[in-house]
Amino acid sequence: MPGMCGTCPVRRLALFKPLQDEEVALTQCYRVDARYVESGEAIYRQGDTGSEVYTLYDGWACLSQRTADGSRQILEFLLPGDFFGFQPGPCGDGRIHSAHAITAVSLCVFTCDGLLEMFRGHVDLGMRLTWMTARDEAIAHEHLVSLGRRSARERIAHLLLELFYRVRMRQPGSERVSKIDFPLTQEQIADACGLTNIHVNRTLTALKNEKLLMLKDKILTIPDPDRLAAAANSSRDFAANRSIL
Amino acid sequence: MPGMCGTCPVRRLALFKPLQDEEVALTQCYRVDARYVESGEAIYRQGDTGSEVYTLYDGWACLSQRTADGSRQILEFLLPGDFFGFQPGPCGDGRIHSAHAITAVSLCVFTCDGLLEMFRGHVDLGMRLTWMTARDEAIAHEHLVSLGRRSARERIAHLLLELFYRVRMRQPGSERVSKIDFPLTQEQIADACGLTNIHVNRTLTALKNEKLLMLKDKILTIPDPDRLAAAANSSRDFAANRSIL
DNA sequence: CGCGCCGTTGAGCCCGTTCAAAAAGTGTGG
DNA sequence: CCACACTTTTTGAACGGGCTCAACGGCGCG
Repeated sequence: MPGMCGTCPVRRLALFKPLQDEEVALTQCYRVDARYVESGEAIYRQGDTGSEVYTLYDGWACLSQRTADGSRQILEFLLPGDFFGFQPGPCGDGRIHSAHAITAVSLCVFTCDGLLEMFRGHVDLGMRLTWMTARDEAIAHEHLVSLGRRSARERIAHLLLELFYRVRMRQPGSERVSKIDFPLTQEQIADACGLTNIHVNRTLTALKNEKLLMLKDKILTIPDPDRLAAAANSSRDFAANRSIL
Repeated sequence: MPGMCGTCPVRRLALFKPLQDEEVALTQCYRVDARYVESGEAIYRQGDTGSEVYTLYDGWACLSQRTADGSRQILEFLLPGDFFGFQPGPCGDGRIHSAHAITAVSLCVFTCDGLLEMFRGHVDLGMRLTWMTARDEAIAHEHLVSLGRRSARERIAHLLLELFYRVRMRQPGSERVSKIDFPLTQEQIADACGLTNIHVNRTLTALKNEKLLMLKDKILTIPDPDRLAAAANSSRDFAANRSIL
């Protein structure tokens, strides 16, 4: 469970990174809650009217949206330190997407109003939020390229590489590690890549057979990220774009 | 060509909306240029190192990205008043996508540094930028749902509806108008929807035959938006979500 | 008139889907 | 420890939406 913001281990990546210690103490006043959500449960749902915003403290989560006919598209995977729940338009309109815990998850909860209040005193905080939102948009854009212009094989390779780098970057000093914890089911990969779980299975099996990656017991191993990147038909050099992951 | 910011007709929708008149005068100091770009020309390209940011003053533009094998995905269409060019990470890194003029286009150009400078004095401006970025992200998310989970017919219906509402909203007092100027080629629709121009042609012909829309001489007519929305398998009620368009 | 761009139409193929079923975990309670 | 239910992964067979390749028509423009 999250403790005091002053000792927060994810602050290095989080919204409140630019603040000085005494300023972090201030955020305590606006943090309304620390919350634990079970694996598979919703944090909020499409249509809900809450205006809370969140920093993911521990675990994996995702944002998703459903079409009128009920099929699901995963918009974004969330890792520790990621900020989410901020919406365009007046705070208090209905949520435009859902957020679900993938693993069991710990959250820091803030009110949207409190966030705006904090901005008045700390311009850097506002800049940081804008950057993080722009980063999310850049990741969304990369996914758009995947869904629009890449084959199933390329999409899956690309998603796994993205998550590989994002997870690894959160573990300081692990630049050469080739294994990460990877809790996603094949169905979740499918819903993110715009494919069926069946086709994900076949394609993943093919990638494993070619030794481009290993995935077993929720552990993902990528022996040669550059080789996998070549199979991903990437538009961008992941290693060179760490800042946006 | 854009004139003085104080008399700017797109300010109603633009980044600088929250400013008082005397503050708008200040933005003049940071606006480095007004620029005209010919139809089809690039405003900036993937990989470029410029750190300018832009408000589209007149015309249509788009953001796009290319995969390693050269195919193009359009990420977003830009209409008058839209702000673009802001990137995550330190200003000055290479552009992660390209921006092209679709029609002839007029731009207001600012430096990224100037923008940050303005934020120090005007917190509302920072909030406004964050909101606009979050709005762009929401549109990108909606496109992700299209590319991932909708059929060609639904994608095209959805895109045309989105643009219809976005354009119409920019013309105050035109809530009941059913025609808009629509300069896109079928190939541009294809690159936005993740389809081939050929299949866009066939699908568009089908939608026209069903009288769900008319498209001729760069004029798009949607006689009954609700009926088209039903064909779009929409995840959200467009009319109810004007704020994010 | 000739050229390029854009839109249109036809035929055949392939990637990814659908439907179906079985095998392999995973957690729960007796 | 096993029986049971449930989720996740795996495999097979057939279908189909959208792609590829190819050709033609219309329109604006030099």
